Amino acid sequence: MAKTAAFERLSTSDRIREVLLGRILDGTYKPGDRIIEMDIARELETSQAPVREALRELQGLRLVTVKPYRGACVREVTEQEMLEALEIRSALEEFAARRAAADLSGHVADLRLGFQGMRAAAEKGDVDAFARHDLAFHRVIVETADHGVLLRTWESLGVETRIRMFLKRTGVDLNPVAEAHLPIIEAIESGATAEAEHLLRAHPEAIYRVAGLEWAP
Amino acid sequence: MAKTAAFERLSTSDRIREVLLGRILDGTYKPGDRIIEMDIARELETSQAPVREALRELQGLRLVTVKPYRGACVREVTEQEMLEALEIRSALEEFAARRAAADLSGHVADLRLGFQGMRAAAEKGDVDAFARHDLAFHRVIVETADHGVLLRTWESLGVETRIRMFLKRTGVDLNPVAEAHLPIIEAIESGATAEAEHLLRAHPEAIYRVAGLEWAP
DNA sequence: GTATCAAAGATTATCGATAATCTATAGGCG
DNA sequence: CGCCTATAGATTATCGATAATCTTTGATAC
Repeated sequence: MAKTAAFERLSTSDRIREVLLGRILDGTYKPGDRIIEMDIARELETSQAPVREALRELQGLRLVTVKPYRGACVREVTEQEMLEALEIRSALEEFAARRAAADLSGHVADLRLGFQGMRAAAEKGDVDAFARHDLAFHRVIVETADHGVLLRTWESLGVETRIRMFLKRTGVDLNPVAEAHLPIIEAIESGATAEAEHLLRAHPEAIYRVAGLEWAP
Repeated sequence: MAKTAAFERLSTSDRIREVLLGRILDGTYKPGDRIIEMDIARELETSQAPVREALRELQGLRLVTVKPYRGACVREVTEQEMLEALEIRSALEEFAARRAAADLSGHVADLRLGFQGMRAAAEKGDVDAFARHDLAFHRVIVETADHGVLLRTWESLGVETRIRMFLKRTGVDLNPVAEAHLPIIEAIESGATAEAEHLLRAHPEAIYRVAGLEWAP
């Protein structure tokens, strides 16, 4: 989700947040690393206040932990936690599918678009693009449910970040992972809503199976 | 969740957050009201900085909206949103029950404790106490699942706040709401795990029914 | 009478400095 | 030698003041 450079009027704290976010994602800051407010402030030539704000927001994204008078640390994201996030995501999407029900069949085209994007990215081995299209695919289901709290909760899982980490870390072959989404589309297309719900609930397990990983929640 | 007055060493920003939270909950600040940083700072005899932090945290709880250079407004929390939060909570708890499975039967005593707390609070018409015990009851189920992301996601719904709002706003008779929790205990006690999962999924609808409200999600 | 614009007022965002708190280190005591 | 305590250094939390931005008000032109 690239910022449009046209209206590059970020506040100082927004700019700092983006810098820190980038460094956490690309591994410059590793889990457990401490982030010292004044160091960042000096480096980016600002004062301490906007750095504190940025850290609070990253805390909201669960990327750092902040303790009183002890500052901020980059949060450890273990494989177990990524697995857990996938489980919760699938539980929410099962709910979404139940609620979206009939409306979903009207969005099959969007689902296929995401699916084809995943296939293409898998061919090229482009993990970032794959994660983006996977996200788009699942987002269609959640958005169709038309349920504000659901969408916000789903987004708060930070799935894109975590899925990217997951794929990069395990280094699995993306092709079968992409194909694992096809049955979901087919179930929706054929109106088998109960089947779609079940597939979504079992999605993480299916992913693990086709990726040849052990499913041990 | 009453603070134990013993270690009342809140930071300034924590104290401010509690004050603002209380005023939002009790209606002193109404939806749409603007909260002006310096007004609060002057009133509570602090500076602007901790007020800003408190507002950011309330933004994280989705109780206020903050726009750049325009300050904070109390967010409208519609009945629909509270209902949606209850739905997501129940979807998560269905997952929790499935995952906790057998372990849940070892926590029946805790569940009964929460249940009795609800009954007592219902007798006295004490909404705050009721919400606290309701929260404790449901938390047992979620914690037994031993699933970090689940617990965090569940907490992020801000259920206590919203349930308190819900109960106060609708002014329902708390007694039948308390009793609606008994079947869940009984299902767990008798080892009917599938039944327990189903009851949890249908919990918000059951609450609405016994409260004599219309269920229109 | 209405629309446009500019200045004044109000409020947020940021700054630089100080106070409060934590952590590591070194010294005293058993 | 190990454990507790005091102190120094580092870092966070808060403050008071200033800069940046938004909003309102009032004057002017049409």
